[in-house]
Amino acid sequence: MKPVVFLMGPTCSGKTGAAVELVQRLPLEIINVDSALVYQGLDIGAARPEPEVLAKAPHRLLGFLDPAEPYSAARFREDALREIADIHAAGRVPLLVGGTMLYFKALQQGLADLPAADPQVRADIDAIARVRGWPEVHRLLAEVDPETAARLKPNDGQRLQRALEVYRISGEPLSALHRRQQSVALSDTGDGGSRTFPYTTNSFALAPTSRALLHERIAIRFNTMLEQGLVAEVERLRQRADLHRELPAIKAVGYRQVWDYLDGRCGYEEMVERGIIATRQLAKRQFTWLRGWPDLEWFDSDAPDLIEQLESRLAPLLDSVFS
RNA sequence: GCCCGGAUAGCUCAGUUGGUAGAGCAGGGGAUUGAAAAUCCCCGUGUCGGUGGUUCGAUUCCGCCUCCGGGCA
Repeated sequence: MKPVVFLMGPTCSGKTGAAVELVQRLPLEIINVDSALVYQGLDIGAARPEPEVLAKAPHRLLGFLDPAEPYSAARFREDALREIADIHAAGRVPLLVGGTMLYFKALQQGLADLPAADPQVRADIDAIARVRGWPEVHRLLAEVDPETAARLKPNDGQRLQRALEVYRISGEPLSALHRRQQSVALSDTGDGGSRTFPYTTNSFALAPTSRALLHERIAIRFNTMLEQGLVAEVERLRQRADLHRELPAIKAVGYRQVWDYLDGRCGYEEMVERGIIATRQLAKRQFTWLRGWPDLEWFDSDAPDLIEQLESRLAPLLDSVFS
């Protein structure tokens, strides 16, 4: 089986820099695995590499989507599988780089065969929640899908909405559809169907050795983003009448806080503080994913010879492809 | 110098009619199947500013001291 390489890590750990170095030394090609960087116009706040860098180290699935559009783990999986096949066909190995751990998981483990999101159904459920609260949605879900309702908290609006949406569209409970996915996986014939991942995965994580150090860097980087014109970038987005603070792109860390500041919901200092806090909290959630990730090899992002370490670890994996 | 407020968790504060205290935020841990940079769950011992006194017992009442606001000189 052909190899793919996952380069994961919390925000601000230097993943992009390392990847850019690696593709210049080895026959690798980068695929972005970051839910904010898929959007056009999210540059400074999403830490999109500069054009000069991208010229040396092209990224696939980067900045190709309009910020008004929702994206999803399922779409990412389709897009990434296509790019992986394309890169292999060109005789290179895909280097998937990013911090959106659900996307990595969806890609590798697959997803159940579920209906796509439906804005009208979601609006209907939102209306119920607005009037009666999410616990009422939880009760409604319990009537049609007690198993999923038992698994979800009465306040987990997003998941409750999704579970009820799946039932209303498909007429089947989410729990049943999940069970079907599992039986498919068990009986999988290895024909490369949509729910399997026919590649050898090599997972690497990059992180600083101390949380305090990461927190320090996060604060510095957020301030740097502001100096580079993050507020002006968000002002540009706000000129579009179809963008608003409920969209996934605008809910991204940094964008949400600057948007609220420009709405007058908080002062400048408070916006800076909240932006930094939100970034720290993102990093914490990413660590939770990483700790549970199977067969993960950790690298100290501050090792002076980090690139050499990664290079010597990756080179043998690549040799097998071209022999 | 005088008068009035404050001083309690990393921060902002509540509270104890005297029996050693709890919210929000921060922080930590966890969950995560078409929004995931999203969404949600769990975790609270801290010389209650210092020091004397009253009391069986003081963070709480009283005196003095220190510091921070505001006012008057």
